[in-house]
Formats: sequence, structure tokens, C-alpha cells
Amino acid sequence: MIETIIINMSQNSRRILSEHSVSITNPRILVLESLLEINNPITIDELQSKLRGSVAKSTLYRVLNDLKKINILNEFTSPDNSTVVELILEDHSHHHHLFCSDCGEVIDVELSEEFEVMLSEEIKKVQKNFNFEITDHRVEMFGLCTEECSNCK
Amino acid sequence: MIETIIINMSQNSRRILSEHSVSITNPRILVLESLLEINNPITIDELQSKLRGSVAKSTLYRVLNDLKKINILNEFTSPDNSTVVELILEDHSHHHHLFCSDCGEVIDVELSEEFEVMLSEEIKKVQKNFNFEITDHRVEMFGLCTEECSNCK
DNA sequence: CAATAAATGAGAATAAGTCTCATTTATTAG
DNA sequence: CTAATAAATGAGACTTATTCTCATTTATTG
Repeated sequence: MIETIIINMSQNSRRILSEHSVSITNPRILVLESLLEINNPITIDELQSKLRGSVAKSTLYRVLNDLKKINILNEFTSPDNSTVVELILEDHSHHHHLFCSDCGEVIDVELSEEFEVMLSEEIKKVQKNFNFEITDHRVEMFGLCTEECSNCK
Repeated sequence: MIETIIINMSQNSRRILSEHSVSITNPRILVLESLLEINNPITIDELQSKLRGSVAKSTLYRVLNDLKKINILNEFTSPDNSTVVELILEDHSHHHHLFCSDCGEVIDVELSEEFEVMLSEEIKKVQKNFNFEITDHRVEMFGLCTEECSNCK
């Protein structure tokens, strides 16, 4: 069962690379596998530990840049200034981020349909007012998990 | 006239420091003056050029950290990974940021009252769902200025 | 399967930000 | 106003994340 999932991760990674006309190499498969497995935003530090030295540091950064170039990787900076990456595949729906200032965790948050509609309206207004073509946006929220947060104990 | 403004900037800086019980030193006045003069988000690079070596690099970073500690400086990272700072004084109303991927400019944007109300409602929901205490939030928008943008020519 | 172009690993180079420590400056008590 | 003391500064060393270099390895294709 677990084996099946792992095989699928690898096949999945190969499929993603070939769909984007990127050559299929071991480091790329390993990085993609890790990101698919996590299926959550992850700091580069955490990603490095997860890879346990199986990919050289320089290669890791190169692979991440490759994935950014084909637009399947999102990169941003958390409030404590660590770099966070996350895969954005077709099935990955539009979402925003919630940062815990305590444990540093980054959590995906989807906001309501009606809110998103209103946000789009606002963005249209901003486009007009500032003569901008706005291509992307995000809502970031910062705070502290309560004692029940599973990450913070 | 210009002289008056400059004197005011300096007096203003002194006032801000003393109001926050921070000792009034030359580097702190110079950094505050620059930030008051700009009255806009600015990258640390730009701030350094503006100061033209009048404040040592180590001191600049220390002063910025001091201003963060007394909660009058906001720091964030632009999409091209440069660190951006901006003063947040009492008269500085709640706003968000628009980033130009072309010229790198960061522009302050206020969104409509009704949108802000709805965003607060959404945030309340997120607090409940994730058992979080959300203390801050921001909306970031990314795009390109059109040919009429005064910064991009 | 061979030729070629692309990707990798190891470590050097770069750059943002922090730290150290001797010197200078601001504050305050008298 | 001045001396004593604590705090802040400047210069440059240090740290750490990211990029770059180049010799070697690997993937692709015909």
C-alpha cells in the first residue's frame, strides 16, 4: 500500500516533468516526490532535511528554480524570513496562507466563494485606478495557534 | 520653505523617538528623516543610497530593528526578494501593497471600507476554524504597470 | 549505441544581515 | 554645567542563504 503510493509519487513526478518538457533526472524526481509527499508549504530547510543529502545543495536550488520557471512552484517568505515553497498543480485550488508566529507553521486556507468574488472586484478597481495589470494576489494572515493546535505542542 | 520642511522632519523624528522612549541619536534621526521624506515603502538598498554613507551599515540595520521593536516600522519581502520597509505612524491608515514586477516599485493601496469589513468577517471565520488568534493580515497584489505608469519609464 | 547537449556535485564566490569590541555619544544625578 | 555611567555607534569580521564555476556524469535523440 505505502509502496504503491511511493511508486505513484515517482510516476507522478515523471509525468509532471514530461508534461512540462523538462528532462527527467534523479534530483528533479527526488525533489518533486518530497514536495508531493508533503503536499503543504515547506521551508527550504525542511525540504533539505527531508532529502537527507540525496541532492546537492546547489542542485536543490537549481531544481527549485526550474520548477518556478515552469510555473508549478510558488515561493514566498514567511514572517521569520525563511523561504517557503509549495507545489501548485492543476488540482491545487486557489488558497491563501496563515502563519503561526509561534511554531512557524504555514497553513493553507481557502476563503469563501463570495469573499473571493468581492476580492476580484476590488482588484479590478485597483487595476483601473493605478493603471496596472494585476496578475496575481494573495492574502496573508499572521497569528498564534491556541493550545489545541496540533503543530504547536 | 524646503528648509522648513527639513527642520520639521528632524523635529518630527525627535518627537517620534522621545514619544517611544528611545534615545535621540544622530543615526536614528537620519534614518527616520529619510523614511519620513520618502513616505512610501522603500527597499533597504534604496534607503542605503539615500543615506549616502552617513550611517554605518551595521547601525542602519540596528536602527531598523529598533524601529521595529517600537512598532513603527513594517518590514516585508517583495516578490524579487528584496527587503522593503515602511513607517507606520498613527496617521498612516490601514492599507495593502501592489508590486510592479517590472520596475520593482511598491505602491500603497487602500481598499474599500466594505471590502475591509468583509475581510474581517472572513478572518474571524478562519480564527474559529483553525483555532488561531490572528493578529495581522495583508493583501498583496502583483502585476505590471502599463506604459502610463510614471515609475516605469 | 554513440554523439551531444543538458544536468549535476563539490566547493568557491557573493551578498544580506548580524555580531564584536574599542570608541563615541546621550542621559542623568549632583 | 559637568562628571559618571549606560547606551549607541563604526568598522570590519563573521554567518548563512543563494548563486556560480567547472570538471564529470547523465539524459536524449537520431
